[in-house]
Amino acid sequence: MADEDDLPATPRISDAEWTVMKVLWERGTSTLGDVVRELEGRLHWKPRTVQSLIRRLTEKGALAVEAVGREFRYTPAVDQNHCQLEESRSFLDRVFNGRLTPFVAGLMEREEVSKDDLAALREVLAQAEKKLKK
Amino acid sequence: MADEDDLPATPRISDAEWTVMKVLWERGTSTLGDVVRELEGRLHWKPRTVQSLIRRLTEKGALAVEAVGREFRYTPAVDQNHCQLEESRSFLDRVFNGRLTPFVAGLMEREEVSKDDLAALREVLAQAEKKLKK
DNA sequence: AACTTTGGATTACACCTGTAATCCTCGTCG
DNA sequence: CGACGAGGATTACAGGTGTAATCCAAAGTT
Repeated sequence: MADEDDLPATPRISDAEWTVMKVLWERGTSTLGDVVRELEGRLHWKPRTVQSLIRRLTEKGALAVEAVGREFRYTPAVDQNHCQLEESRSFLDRVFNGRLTPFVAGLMEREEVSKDDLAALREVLAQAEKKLKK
Repeated sequence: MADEDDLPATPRISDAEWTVMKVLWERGTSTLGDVVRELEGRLHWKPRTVQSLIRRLTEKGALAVEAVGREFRYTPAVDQNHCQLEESRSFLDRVFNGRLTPFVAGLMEREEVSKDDLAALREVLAQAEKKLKK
């Protein structure tokens, strides 16, 4: 059974690294300075901190590097959806034994879901049911 | 509104520790041996490994200890739902900027949700909508 | 009594993470 | 020209994690 699971196995991305990856996914190819500026204000991170994270991500293969002049441009080398899916799976396994429903139910109970979210979820649900039936 | 959120701030529980906590939450008060036996087969973990994890959880305050004879009985000292909620929040923040819908949608797209789950979700959703309207 | 099994206490140890600081070099600004 | 700032390379360093091993004493087994 060779399914999508044995594709370019996404590397493990840590908490702080996610913050950086999200910037890169959003902006696309960027320099260190771009990322630093994007994050300043939101975070207290020093430029060297961001550089460290970028370097680690590059070593892990999550970012591709290209030298332009004397700088580097960093580009996401892994797919965001794929990474999100892997994180989702591992989170659900770890915390909810892989079960989605208790997770959603837990959030709903605490009323952490907005009206808009409810609407969007209903839509998603309807789509999924349609696909299943097909 | 003083709700459960300002209770004994749940400690940070690591991956491996979650495995142990889930056993304890399921079985209630247990000895080291109980946990070891519960896990063997599923995991390769040596008894000393389980002991280490239990010790760390105790130090963190996630387990309460009570000496019975020459052994200890370990009991969850933190609420499972509360821990799950905290993990859920931090996961959603980290990976989906706190947005629930893209998370669910992502799983649905990959058809990782069963018919039963869909039904259960619809139910949960209906409940939530009812509560909102009220 | 000797042996085995359990489980607590202590120790290990490499790797990952968060969060930088240093050093150096090149390009820029005055 | 000389100071300055951005950014790469290297180094740091404590705390958390996964995964035990060692040592030891009590309890159970033969």
